[in-house]
Amino acid sequence: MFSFGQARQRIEEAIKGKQMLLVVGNCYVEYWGRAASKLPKGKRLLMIKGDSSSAIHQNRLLRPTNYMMNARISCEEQDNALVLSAKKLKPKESIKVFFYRVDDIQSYEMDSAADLRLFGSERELSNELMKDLSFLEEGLKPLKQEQAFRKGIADLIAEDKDGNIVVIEVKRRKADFSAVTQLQRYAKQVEKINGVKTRGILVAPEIMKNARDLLENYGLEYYSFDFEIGNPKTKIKGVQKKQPTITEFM
Amino acid sequence: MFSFGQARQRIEEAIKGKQMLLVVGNCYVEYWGRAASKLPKGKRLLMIKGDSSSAIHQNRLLRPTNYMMNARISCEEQDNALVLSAKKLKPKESIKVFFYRVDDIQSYEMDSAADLRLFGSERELSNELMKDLSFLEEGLKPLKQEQAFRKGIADLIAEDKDGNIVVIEVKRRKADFSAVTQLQRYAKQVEKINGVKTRGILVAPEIMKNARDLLENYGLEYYSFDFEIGNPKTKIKGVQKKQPTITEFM
DNA sequence: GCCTAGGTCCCGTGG
DNA sequence: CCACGGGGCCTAGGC
Repeated sequence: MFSFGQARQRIEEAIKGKQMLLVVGNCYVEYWGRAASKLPKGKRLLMIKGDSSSAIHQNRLLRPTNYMMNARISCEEQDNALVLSAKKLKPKESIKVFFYRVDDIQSYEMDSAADLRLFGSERELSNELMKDLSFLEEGLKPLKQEQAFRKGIADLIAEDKDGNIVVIEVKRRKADFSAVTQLQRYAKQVEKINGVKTRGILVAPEIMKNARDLLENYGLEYYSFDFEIGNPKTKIKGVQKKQPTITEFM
Repeated sequence: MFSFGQARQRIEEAIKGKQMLLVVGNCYVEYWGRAASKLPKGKRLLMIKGDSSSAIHQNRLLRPTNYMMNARISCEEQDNALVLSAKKLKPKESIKVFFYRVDDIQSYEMDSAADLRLFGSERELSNELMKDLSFLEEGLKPLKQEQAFRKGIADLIAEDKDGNIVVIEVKRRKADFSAVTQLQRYAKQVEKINGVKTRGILVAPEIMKNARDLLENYGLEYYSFDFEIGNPKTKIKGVQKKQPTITEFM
């Protein structure tokens, strides 16, 4: 249990020192900005980080109930509550946390943390595929040598053995509607720019049934692929062309 | 500073009691599952909640660097580290946090928190619009009285004064490509089911230029609208039809 | 369980 | 500054 005066002093020190600050207590939270919300009184954890990002956590779920980035944070004592406010412009938003009881305050000096190294991202998979496009299809090659490994609006752009331009979109997980419509947009755009018929190929480990139907409607192609998530490098294990169901019986 | 033995005991107690648990210390983190990652040694905060969700937080950004939901959490002492593991199947994933130094451990008994009440959601805006569709257009009415307020695949389905079916998609923020393609899918689907020409209307505060072009290409319509986020109820302030640029000069 | 879509999405990147 | 798309997206709701 902290008096609001004590609490306020500790909180302001921690914020000034860009420490990781944790405040636990009974509070009521209001948010107004991109939406509006009220969080009824209850015991919660307020986390304020050195970059001024702040979040209210309940004892469930990964995501905080309320949060804000790049806000100006202030702390004031009221009659029956310690009020922590976070405000920002652009977009205009504010959170007010009314602590009616402060159970605990902790603050920690943190080092500037080294960053996460992630493997198996879409970008990495795309790069791996690009190393050998024959994985996908015999005779497929980057559209222009000098921009072979460049990423543009589409994940990959190549040319098939018949000289057609091929737009390739890679997804690291089961492809859905949006993957298909995205590829469709890219293919149409490339077709318009170059003025020639363009193929569109979606490469993903799986594809949802309805998305597959849409893809075939658009005349696009689907290749499934397997990959093994590794460290430090993810490996493409195989790519397999999935014929549109219609042509499977021709 | 905690000995690993002390630390382990406190941690296991807190987890068993479904308390909110915070562990601060110097650690190295490995993740393997949907992707893979390594987080180099550094001082971080591990948060484990009563529902077994866990997250590693650095002193910046809202989002944790590593996290997991619905995992089985265990704690063991090794030679030079206290290892906290989170594992789950479906999908198969694991996080291992190697604490080389434990600076602090805190745990809090939390009440079952009341839930956030949010205002200004897409759903709420949609409901508000539905109350008076003439806001949108003279003579527009729900397609079927009895399912007037039902939400289906599309936000709203109505009938205009000429008897055309109208599919309406509402967005609470600036509409992008995906809003347009989503509406297009819905409209096409409704058209196919009913076998009659169907209008598609996108209602959003703004729309991105390229998305607008795509929308007009599809022959869909765009209405801009203003709303005031309120509490407890958000208000529609006005809806305005935006003519496709082509017809503006006809 | 899968599918679908919303989110105060967050976040990085490029123009 | 805004547009755009990825994300181990997370989360809720339907079926």
